[in-house]
Amino acid sequence: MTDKTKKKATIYDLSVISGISPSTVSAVLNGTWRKRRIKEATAELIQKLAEEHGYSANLQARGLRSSRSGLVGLLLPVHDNRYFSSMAQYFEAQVRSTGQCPIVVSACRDPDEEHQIVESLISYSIDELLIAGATDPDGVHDICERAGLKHVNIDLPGSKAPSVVTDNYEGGRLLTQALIERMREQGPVAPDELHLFGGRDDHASRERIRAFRDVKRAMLGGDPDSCIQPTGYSPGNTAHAFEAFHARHGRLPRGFFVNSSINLEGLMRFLAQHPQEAFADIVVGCFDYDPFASFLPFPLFMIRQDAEAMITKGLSILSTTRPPIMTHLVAPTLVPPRTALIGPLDALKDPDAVHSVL
Amino acid sequence: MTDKTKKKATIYDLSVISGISPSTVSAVLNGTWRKRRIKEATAELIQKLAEEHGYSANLQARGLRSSRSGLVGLLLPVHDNRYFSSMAQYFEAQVRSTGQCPIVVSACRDPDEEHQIVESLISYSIDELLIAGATDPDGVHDICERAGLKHVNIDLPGSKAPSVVTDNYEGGRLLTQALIERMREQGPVAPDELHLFGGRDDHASRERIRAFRDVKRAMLGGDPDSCIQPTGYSPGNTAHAFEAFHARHGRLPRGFFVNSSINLEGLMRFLAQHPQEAFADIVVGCFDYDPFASFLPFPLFMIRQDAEAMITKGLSILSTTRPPIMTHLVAPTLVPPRTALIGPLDALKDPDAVHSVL
DNA sequence: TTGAAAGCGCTAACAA
DNA sequence: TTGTTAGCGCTTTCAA
Repeated sequence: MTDKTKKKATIYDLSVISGISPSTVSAVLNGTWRKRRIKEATAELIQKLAEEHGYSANLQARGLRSSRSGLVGLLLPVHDNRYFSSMAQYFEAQVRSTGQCPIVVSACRDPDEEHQIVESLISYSIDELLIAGATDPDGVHDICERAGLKHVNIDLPGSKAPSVVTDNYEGGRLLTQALIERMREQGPVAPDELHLFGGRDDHASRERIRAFRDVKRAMLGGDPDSCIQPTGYSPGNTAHAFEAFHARHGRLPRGFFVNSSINLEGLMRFLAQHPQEAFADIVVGCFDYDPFASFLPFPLFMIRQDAEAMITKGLSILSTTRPPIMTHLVAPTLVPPRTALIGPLDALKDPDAVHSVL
Repeated sequence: MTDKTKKKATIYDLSVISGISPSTVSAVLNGTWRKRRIKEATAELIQKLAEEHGYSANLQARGLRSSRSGLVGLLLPVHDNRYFSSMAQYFEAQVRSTGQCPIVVSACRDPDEEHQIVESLISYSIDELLIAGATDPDGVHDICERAGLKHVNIDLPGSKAPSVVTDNYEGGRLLTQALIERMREQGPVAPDELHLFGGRDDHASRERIRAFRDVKRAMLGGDPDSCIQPTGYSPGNTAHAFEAFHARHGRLPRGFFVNSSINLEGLMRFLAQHPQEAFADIVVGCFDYDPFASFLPFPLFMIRQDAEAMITKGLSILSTTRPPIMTHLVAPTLVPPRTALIGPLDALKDPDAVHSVL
């Protein structure tokens, strides 16, 4: 807590105490001094002074003047999810390495929130925006467009800006196929023994469901509509769907495809209410990877979306001059049960891990 | 992608087209017009105009002039972790509900990064800062102090600013006790059958380890130093510790306390390398809660830290005038195995979950 | 009830 | 090689 502080030094302060004009000081301190042909000695003097006085630029002033802020935004649906939080992790590292300032926000999959938040980011004059998993990418696009804000869609594509998304059809295909093959190890599989839960009417869910149907039809024959329940992205609703199924059939489906790790949390809620026996023989697929889920006490195939590649690609598009409006697909990976993958935290150094006893 | 756009409207534009002075327009548009006794009619006129022209304030300009930005920061160690990402989730919601703009950043538990990032936030004139899990809270404090930035420590306490932290001793006590009781269900427990992995030389780890020792001594007698291995906060290092133990003893400890979910990920890496039999009879405690981990195929007791309460308390301290420099403890909860708790995502509406088939 | 004017800290012509 | 100056868009006295 604080208050007592003397105000921060400005270029004028440094100008006065050095007897050098503000514009020269400015040039030195913002790095443009070489091309302004300022004497090395002058520069050094000013830098020394700045150092001594703990000078740091007022970025609001700089931003106001130059109408750019150095801020790069990432708009997420939610933080509290390994897929999106790993995106945030990669995003931060990559943006910071370019000397810009990353700012991560979440809009809770609410189109109004999305719009408002983007408006507010624009009010702060952010320079670029990565829009991840937006419910209304094209609406957000219009807002960005109007403000002249460069933006790219990630995870969920829009039709009006470049997009980088997981190849959801391919992922859905891999997952469904792995599920069926695994189920067959325990005997023949009837079409109504394989279900799908979770997701809603967005591009990703549609593609995954399309793949699910195609593979299922090819491998098992028909696919009753009752086998597909997009319960939205909420653990609670998904849990209800499992409960309802269980109430009706006295058991869970032998095999099922869960649309995301958020929906998979719904399965955990179901499990908490039932003894182990209730799911002794199930085979599950989840379109998302989570390191703990992978070791759950039933075969769980997961799809790992390549968050790092998506962020990298998204940022590279942002730095392109006139990127074509197209959708880039990023290949996902099928992760077999009991697999512990490396994540963004592994890139971190952990210098002073204590090996002695405390 | 965009470029073509006409510039955003300013109060001057509105002033010109309305024939009303900029200062009046300003007052109307920033909400101070009632106390400036501006006529209702004037206000309405300007608001209508602003609406029509899609006016929104330039927050950099406002911030520059008023030397506050409306930005509130949350500094995290990492994003990619359920404990911290749920903090971020609660933080966003609460800050936004006050009309301010939340900005979440991570510093990777690197003191230099922490300092730099805070400096850069200060350059953007953020108004308040919540410092979560900082490696060097007091160093960060000094920087904030110098800039007159209000700040509070969360999760890891500092000695120079108010702090809100989990009652780590109590959590450690609950967890160790639950572990021992559960182990005893399978027969008598010797002191060297209960171990601790993970954490490093920070306040949280020290408290947890202290509790571990106290409870262990009280319930089991001695506690050989070799039973405690603070491996830092890295999945990789922790996995190595498990491997080393396994190599030496031909098995994992019968029971062990894992210092955080990040360390627990190290256990997953170990598990991936070994058959189920290698851990058929283990009992584990983890000082963090994760909904998937709770259902792993061995008894796993977890400690849930109350991220929501900590954020709430932290923000309330920030809005206090001269908060005393003290540490507030937040009670954690022991979560028995196979428990699916509600999280921040449950507060979200999921309006258009699709119940029909696509 | 409203307007004029100064200035927040910085950048970028243009002059010197 | 450096200095002068005019703003960026907004808030805020002070005066009318």
